[in-house]
Amino acid sequence: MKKTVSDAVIRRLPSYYRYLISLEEQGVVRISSHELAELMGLTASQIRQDINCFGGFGQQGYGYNVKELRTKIGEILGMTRCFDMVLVGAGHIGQAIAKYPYFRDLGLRVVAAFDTDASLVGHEMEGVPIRGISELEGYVTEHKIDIGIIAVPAAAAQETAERLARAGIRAMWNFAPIDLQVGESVSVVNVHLSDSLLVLLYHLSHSKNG
Amino acid sequence: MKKTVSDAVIRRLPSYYRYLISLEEQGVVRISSHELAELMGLTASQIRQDINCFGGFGQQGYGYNVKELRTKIGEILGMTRCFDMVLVGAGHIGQAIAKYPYFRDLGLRVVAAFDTDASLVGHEMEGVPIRGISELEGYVTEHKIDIGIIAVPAAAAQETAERLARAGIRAMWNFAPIDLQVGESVSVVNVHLSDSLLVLLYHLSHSKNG
DNA sequence: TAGATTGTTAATCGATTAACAATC
DNA sequence: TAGATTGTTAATCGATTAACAATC
Repeated sequence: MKKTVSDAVIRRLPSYYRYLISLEEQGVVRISSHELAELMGLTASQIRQDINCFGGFGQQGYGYNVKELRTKIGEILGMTRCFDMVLVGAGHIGQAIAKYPYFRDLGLRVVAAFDTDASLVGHEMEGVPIRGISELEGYVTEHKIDIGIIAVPAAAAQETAERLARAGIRAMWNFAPIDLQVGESVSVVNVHLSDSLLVLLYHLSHSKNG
Repeated sequence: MKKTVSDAVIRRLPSYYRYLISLEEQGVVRISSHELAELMGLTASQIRQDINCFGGFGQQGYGYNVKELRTKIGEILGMTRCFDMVLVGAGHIGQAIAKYPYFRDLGLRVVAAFDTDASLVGHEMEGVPIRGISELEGYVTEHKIDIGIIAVPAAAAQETAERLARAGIRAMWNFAPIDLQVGESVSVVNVHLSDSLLVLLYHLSHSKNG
């Protein structure tokens, strides 16, 4: 059991969780590191190392109990309670997030959206009310919000992050194509869509057929 | 100049490109590896190593010409010509992508969308016509499409990937929360939204205040 | 008990950082 | 020329892989 868990391991955890959920749904009870490695395209060694960052959840001669391991990884990821999120920006990206169906299974929900566009305020997106941006800090503080989703244009993203941070938000999911400057007590995970697409472009341009 | 470029370097290229575009817009003409490192939160050494995977674009005693370096990295990423993309799935995610404004600057455009929902077929999303899924292969072949965007539900994603591959697509941008099984001539870049959010959840749950 | 498979240590590999000669 | 900064080699660090004793 290591002291600090590397970022590489943390980024693989959701993937483990996904595969284990799928195995559980298929009724698979036990799985060895070799079988899971084959399935996920990793090595058995890596899987055992990764899991042992958090403790020995397996059993020699048997492997891992799928349900138990899934539960443990869920706990490690923080899925022991529900988290409420606010969405800042009710544009196209914001709408897609508000309607994203997979959050519910993870115990996550968007409880309110905020936008500067007065014509949107008062409307709902899939049951999520859109409020004026001026209400942001008050709402976040009052409702003890955990996570802020930044889906505003690039030019407004840094200011949004600062407002969220001042209101006490410690976790931000950023869709704006910039790197936010935040204090070290704030965690940011970026979804840089253009960056991701450019990586694909690189591979396409450098493939044998390309 | 290295023979093979590591994935870590490739994933940093879009970030370099973003910062250089921004510097160029601010009228910055030259920049040293130290200045760029400070800006991007990397080390100067790493920046010089990264850039030298592709050739010596700098000048001793001077640094890098911002415009020239931006152009070079754009070329390396494959931004020398425009690429046409098809979007499979015109749901909430699909709509957000069709309307995403940042693609145009990158020389990328969505030329057609496909969906199984007959009530959507014939409509447009931000000028992108929605066609029936049965037309997919024919359209892709006829229009020499480069990139397929998979924005269908998880259960339909693998089949979509296979259809795109059979139609000759060699680059796929996948938004479905599964890992696609494709031949080695096909490049896939995933945008696993739930995975990304779970990483944020992990950080939130393991922070000192959490 | 014998077989299987983990947990864990050691070896390897690759990426990042440091150092410095080359050179603008 | 002197100063600055790259390009590149060497050193370090960290992550992955291999090996095997522990043990179910």
